[in-house]
Amino acid sequence: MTKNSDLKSTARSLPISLLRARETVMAPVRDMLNGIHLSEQKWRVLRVLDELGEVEQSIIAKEACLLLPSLTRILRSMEADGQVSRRQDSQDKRRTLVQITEQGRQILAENMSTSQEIYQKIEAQMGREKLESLLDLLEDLQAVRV
Amino acid sequence: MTKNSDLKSTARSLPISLLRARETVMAPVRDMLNGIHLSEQKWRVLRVLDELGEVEQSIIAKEACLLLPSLTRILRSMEADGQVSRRQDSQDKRRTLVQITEQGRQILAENMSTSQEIYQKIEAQMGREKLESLLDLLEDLQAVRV
DNA sequence: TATTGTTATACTCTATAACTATA
DNA sequence: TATAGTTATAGAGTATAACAATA
Repeated sequence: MTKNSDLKSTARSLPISLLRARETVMAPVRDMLNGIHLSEQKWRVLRVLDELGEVEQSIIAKEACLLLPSLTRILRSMEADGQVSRRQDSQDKRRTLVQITEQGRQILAENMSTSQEIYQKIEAQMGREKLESLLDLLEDLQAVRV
Repeated sequence: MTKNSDLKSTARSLPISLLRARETVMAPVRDMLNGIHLSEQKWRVLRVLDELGEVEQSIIAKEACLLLPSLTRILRSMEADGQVSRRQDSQDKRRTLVQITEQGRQILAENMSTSQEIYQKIEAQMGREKLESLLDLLEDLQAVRV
């Protein structure tokens, strides 16, 4: 008797496997973020802005995997908390340009070492080469046109 | 002038990279699920139950990356829709045993081909070997103790 | 007409604590 | 005392559509 529907095992399902792997990594990251009362989403926005400099919201939404309506609310809150600043684009007045503030950068700086420790703990167990391969393959997967 | 806080680029951040990769894969999966009015979470529950047979809720929660309070609500809805059935464990009456119904299996069967097409489209672009490596590495990462 | 971003709304999930029943 | 699961609750994100301003 077949127990299941002959689907690929969940361990070989990309969506499920990516989620489980992410949950493993996020567990300690969440502990860190809880300690500074910052949501995962806001952390991603800070990371993206730190990397890209001043950018419009659509770019942030894409890079941080957030929908624009969610981002609108998140940025309003982050602006009120002084972590980002916003200004209208003078060339195209539909656009809002957003950048990280010194205070936002400070949050990243203060948590960089914890963040690195988590990464190194994973690297120590998986091996540097495997972890680099994984990151390469994840970049490849992101580039796929589905 | 340094633009950023000297953090690893977001493309080399495991949490962000795993999320972006997952969003890429989930885009067409979400289209599929929207078509049958099933949430991602319910889909994962069906996949897990199909694979594991009759199991208690804590196991489902762990395998499908859901918290027990979320799962309680989700299973209540799925039971009402006839996709899963529940019964009390006769040995340990604290436990509830859950299994997928024929109707639940039918949902998986009806969407197996779409699911496979998505996978094959990714495989065609990444290459079988790379995709297999990625799944192997994701399993390794899940096993890390953080 | 198309695009950027906001607002509105309904729904769902998350997270935590308190609780019940059972072990 | 500890565990499995439920309930309650607050908060936040998701998703869609409708809208305003601008191009």
